[in-house]
Amino acid sequence: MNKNDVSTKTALLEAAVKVFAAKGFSSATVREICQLANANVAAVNYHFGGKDALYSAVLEHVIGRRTELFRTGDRDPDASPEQRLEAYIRRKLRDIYALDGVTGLASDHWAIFLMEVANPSENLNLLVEQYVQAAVDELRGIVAELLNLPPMDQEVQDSALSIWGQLLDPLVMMPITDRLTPPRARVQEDLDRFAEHMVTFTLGGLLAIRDS
Amino acid sequence: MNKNDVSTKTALLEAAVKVFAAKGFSSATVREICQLANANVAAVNYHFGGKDALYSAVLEHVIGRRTELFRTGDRDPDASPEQRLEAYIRRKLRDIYALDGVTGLASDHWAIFLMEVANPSENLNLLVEQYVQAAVDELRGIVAELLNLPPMDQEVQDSALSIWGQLLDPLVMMPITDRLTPPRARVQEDLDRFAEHMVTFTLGGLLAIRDS
DNA sequence: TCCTGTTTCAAACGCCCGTTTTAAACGATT
DNA sequence: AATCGTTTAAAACGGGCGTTTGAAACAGGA
Repeated sequence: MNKNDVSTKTALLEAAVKVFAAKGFSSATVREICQLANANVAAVNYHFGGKDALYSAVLEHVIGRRTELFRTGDRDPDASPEQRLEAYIRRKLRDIYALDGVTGLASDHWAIFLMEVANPSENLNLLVEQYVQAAVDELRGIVAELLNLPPMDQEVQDSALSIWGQLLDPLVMMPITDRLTPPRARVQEDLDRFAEHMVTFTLGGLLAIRDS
Repeated sequence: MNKNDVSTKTALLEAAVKVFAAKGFSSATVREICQLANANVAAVNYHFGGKDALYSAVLEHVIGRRTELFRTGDRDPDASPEQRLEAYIRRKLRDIYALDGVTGLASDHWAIFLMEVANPSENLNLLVEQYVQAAVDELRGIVAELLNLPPMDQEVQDSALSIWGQLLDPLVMMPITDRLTPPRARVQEDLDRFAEHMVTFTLGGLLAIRDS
């Protein structure tokens, strides 16, 4: 295993992230990926074993990165549930929309996630197990405390879902909001303002649910 | 143009809706579509001019159906903004999640919409112009009234977006919620309860926004 | 019945895809 | 320098795809 070895392999992986994010699995071609990675067409099969295996590797890689960033967010278990909800929302919004040029663009990662949800493959199980489940459980705990209900209550699940909807919506709807008149400003460009909006809206909504 | 003529053409269209909804544009094959429609492989090119044109026809067809159903919903301009918001939410939830076996399954239509958003083609413009724009404008009007703000205010746009997020979230997240432990009950099976939840949550959220 | 335009059909075409092959280039070890 | 496992490279293979072809089947009017 020489120096160039890992270099081409990771180059392939990073190129694959970009191409898969841009075109989706079936429209992406290994030829384009290899070209972007300055590698030979045979490189994908040599290093990963095939296009499917490369895609799985990409998903594993992306899930790992996202999980890592999500875990490292600091939590204060002594804070009030309101404060923890606000922290959760801000952390997750940053996770989704912050433009971190360091470890590969997050937008590519989320584009892949979105296409995986719109057109699931068997790899979606991994995404849910390793990333979504923990994030949802945490949110459910906070919401349950706020509503003073058991975490498995139907109302808690619906509320958690309502919150996730708002978190993901700017991502999902971006192609649409870009085409609306007037086009909506992208969340990325005013993350704090949107976070503030979401927190007030959500807390108000939860209050109304609790009182109903 | 004989009797069988329109028959094969519409059969192709309906088959295409199903196959495109299940596999996405690039993974769907005209051979599979033709087989499902009991037609020859050449039929697609003869009746539509090619796979791309068939997909455009499918999207036009689906957009037309959805727009039609959305328009026919009765509105009461004299009702309070709260009532109109509730009516809007219920109407849209029904549009998305109701299982109408009559005019082709709505779920197929929304699966196509979702894939179009996750992986936009040039046809997305049509979808936004003919379907989304009007629906969003209407919602913006209601929200503006509730918040006592001009319809183009940033806060109004964000709130409308929050509402759309909740409307679409069960659809978008279905592949995920199905894989969660415990899996969430599908909205389709308890539409009224979820509608009620959404209305209280949303009104509470809007109230909090107005008072902030 | 013959003619004419329309629709179906089986077969084939050409292209691009993922993958395989085979050999050359390379790096490290002795 | 010789050897050996590892990595690259060019070329080709086989298959599936969208599409085309050309003739047969059909329907309706003269």
